[in-house]
Amino acid sequence: MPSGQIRTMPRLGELESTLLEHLWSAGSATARSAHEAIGRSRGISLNTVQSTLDRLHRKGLLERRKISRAFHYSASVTRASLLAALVAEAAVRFGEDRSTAMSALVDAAEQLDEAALSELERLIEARRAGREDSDD
Amino acid sequence: MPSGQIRTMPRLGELESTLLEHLWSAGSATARSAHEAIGRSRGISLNTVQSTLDRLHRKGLLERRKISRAFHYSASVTRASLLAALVAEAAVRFGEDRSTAMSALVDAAEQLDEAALSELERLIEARRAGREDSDD
DNA sequence: GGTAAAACCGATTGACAGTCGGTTTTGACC
DNA sequence: GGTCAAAACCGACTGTCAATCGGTTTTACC
Repeated sequence: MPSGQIRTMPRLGELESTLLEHLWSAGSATARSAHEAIGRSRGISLNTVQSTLDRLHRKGLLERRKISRAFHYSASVTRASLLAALVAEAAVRFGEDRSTAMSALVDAAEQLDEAALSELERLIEARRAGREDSDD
Repeated sequence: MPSGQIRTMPRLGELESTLLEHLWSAGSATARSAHEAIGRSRGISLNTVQSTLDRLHRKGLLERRKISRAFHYSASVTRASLLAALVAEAAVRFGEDRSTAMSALVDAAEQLDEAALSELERLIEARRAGREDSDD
């Protein structure tokens, strides 16, 4: 299985995030199509979109395949795994112990509704169940 | 009541984080004492520590009180609330829906042990209990 | 083989962290 | 009240990095 884990996440700028969002919802895009979708309305050039996609690719967040002339980009990480990586990084950086990290997670979830809390409990249960034979 | 919420967290550098860590564990510090504690071993000047503390103060992360000549700095946010703010920011930025955000949190917690999972459940319960009259 | 589209390269700008030197302020002490 | 060291404050410089674009080279396709 491919473990798409990201370590020491590079900082992401606003355009980079937006492009990533676009890739997640559109599935894949070329520089041109991404520019049509999000760059055009911002008044930025195709070139800017192109080099931002390229930077994202160099950071390992996008895959690309050349189809005829153009690169077709797609996200190489899921939204959830990127978010998890960011959260984990913050937890490593600022969590002195487990309960500090835990209460921070719950704090962040504070605005969630009852359904989300139930979902969270369900996920915890699932996690716990799949832990029967944990190595390490 | 002082609501110590932070919005659009400014980016924190490595020295800034370290200083914050120091403040959390030491309670308070002057530029000099912080330099003794962490700057000295890095070979950086007192001035560097001083201006980094000042920047942190301008960012609203530290409070300071002047006692005779020197400012005495202390953290104005807790470790947990800072972590929560970072997590929440990431969740807002990259969470398309509740369950994406939730599973990311659980992913981040994946490496936690059973005790931490129980702790998390306990915190969820507590949160739920204190929610009787939620005003969203 | 010419042409338009796309990649690629390089340069610039603007933030911002980190760093420090130099100047001003200030509190303590004689 | 004058001196002096400690601390704050100011300004500058460096390095990194996102964002931006112009110009050049490559390339697929007719």
